[in-house]
Amino acid sequence: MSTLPRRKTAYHHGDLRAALVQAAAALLDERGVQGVTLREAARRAGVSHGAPYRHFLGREALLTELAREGFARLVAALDAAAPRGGREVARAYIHFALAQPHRFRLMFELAAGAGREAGWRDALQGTARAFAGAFSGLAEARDAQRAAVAAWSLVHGLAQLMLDGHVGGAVSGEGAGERFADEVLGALRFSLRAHAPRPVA
Amino acid sequence: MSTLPRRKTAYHHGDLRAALVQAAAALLDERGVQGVTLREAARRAGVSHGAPYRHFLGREALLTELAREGFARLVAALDAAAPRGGREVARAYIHFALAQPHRFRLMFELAAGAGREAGWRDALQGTARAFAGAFSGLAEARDAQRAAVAAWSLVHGLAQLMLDGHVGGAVSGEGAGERFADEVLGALRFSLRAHAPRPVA
DNA sequence: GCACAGATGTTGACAAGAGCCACATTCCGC
DNA sequence: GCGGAATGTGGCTCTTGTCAACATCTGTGC
Repeated sequence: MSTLPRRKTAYHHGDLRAALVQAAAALLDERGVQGVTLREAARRAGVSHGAPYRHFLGREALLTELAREGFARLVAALDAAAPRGGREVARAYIHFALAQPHRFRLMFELAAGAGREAGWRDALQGTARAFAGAFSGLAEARDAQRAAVAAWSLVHGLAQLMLDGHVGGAVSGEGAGERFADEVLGALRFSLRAHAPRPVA
Repeated sequence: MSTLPRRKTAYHHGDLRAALVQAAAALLDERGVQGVTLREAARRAGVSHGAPYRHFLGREALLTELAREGFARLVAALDAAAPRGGREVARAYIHFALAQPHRFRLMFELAAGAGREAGWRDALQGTARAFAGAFSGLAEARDAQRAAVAAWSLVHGLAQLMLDGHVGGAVSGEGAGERFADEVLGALRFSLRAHAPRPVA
């Protein structure tokens, strides 16, 4: 039943934790956050309903793992895009959100409640850093943080609204979201350049 | 038990539907979306756990009502702020989000899944219209929609990030969120003006 | 080799909620 | 007043989260 390479015997499981995370990730994709169930994940991993508690404190912890994993991937994607400029970072962000809507949603949902925990700080600061690096050059040093926040906000908001389908018919089709983001981002670019020379007190 | 004015007798209830919505709204505030339970709402309204089904198809429907109500209030707030300019619209948006985080979250969560239903279109288009009206003047007609989307995205994203506490320590204290939004919005304003090839009155 | 301690998995139980149904009560138009 | 339509009640099933007692496997020290 296990999709994992068995080590020696099929005794305990081999790597139940990873199997649970994988199953949960599949559930997240298929059914959304509310479809992620400890029992169903256990079922898919081929173990009893109590087994997951040997690896996670509870459902929340499993979801948290999914979110953490998501942030790691997002940051990796942003970092990979960074050398090609802020616009590509934005593209990568939008692409990530549109490609895995449930995961994206979960990440920020959970981050809200657990924003103070150490693990989260890393994930969020990683994301923030990616934006800061990509966009801070557009404004003077003292406005760098503001510029990064503005960029992040714009891209994040756009991603949300596109996910929710609010951004009208203007955005549809493969890659259209990213292209649309490009255009909007273009505006921001102007913005920050125009804004920089005359810092607001 | 009812906080409503009884009509004639304490027989059935008077207006259970409204009482349920009210109870659910309180639960949403107190415990977040997952804390909104049909049974608890029924309990607070002083009826049995089966009663709510006479007024709502199920939990989802009750949540939907909360979201719809939320959009109505949001649009009202935005419309009220509109005459005072786009910046005030943005302020109102941020204020709404920060004042009722759970409600705000719920609104967009549900809208995502039910984006195609008639009731939602109204709510969302109302919001979109408010932004369009407030910001389209900043760009030429052909860019009006884009300008509105950019403004909405920026404000929405900023609201989300502030809700989640990602926007660093820069934003804390009463009214700080709105002030911060002001600054960021200021940048957008520049942006749209710079983007429009020719100045727009 | 081997016994033991700890890790890992199983089972059974409990509480809570969603949803459904048959039945009871109340309202309202006639 | 009467009968049908609303509205509310209780009880039932199913699913899930969570816990605790018990079983099984593993690796370590001897």
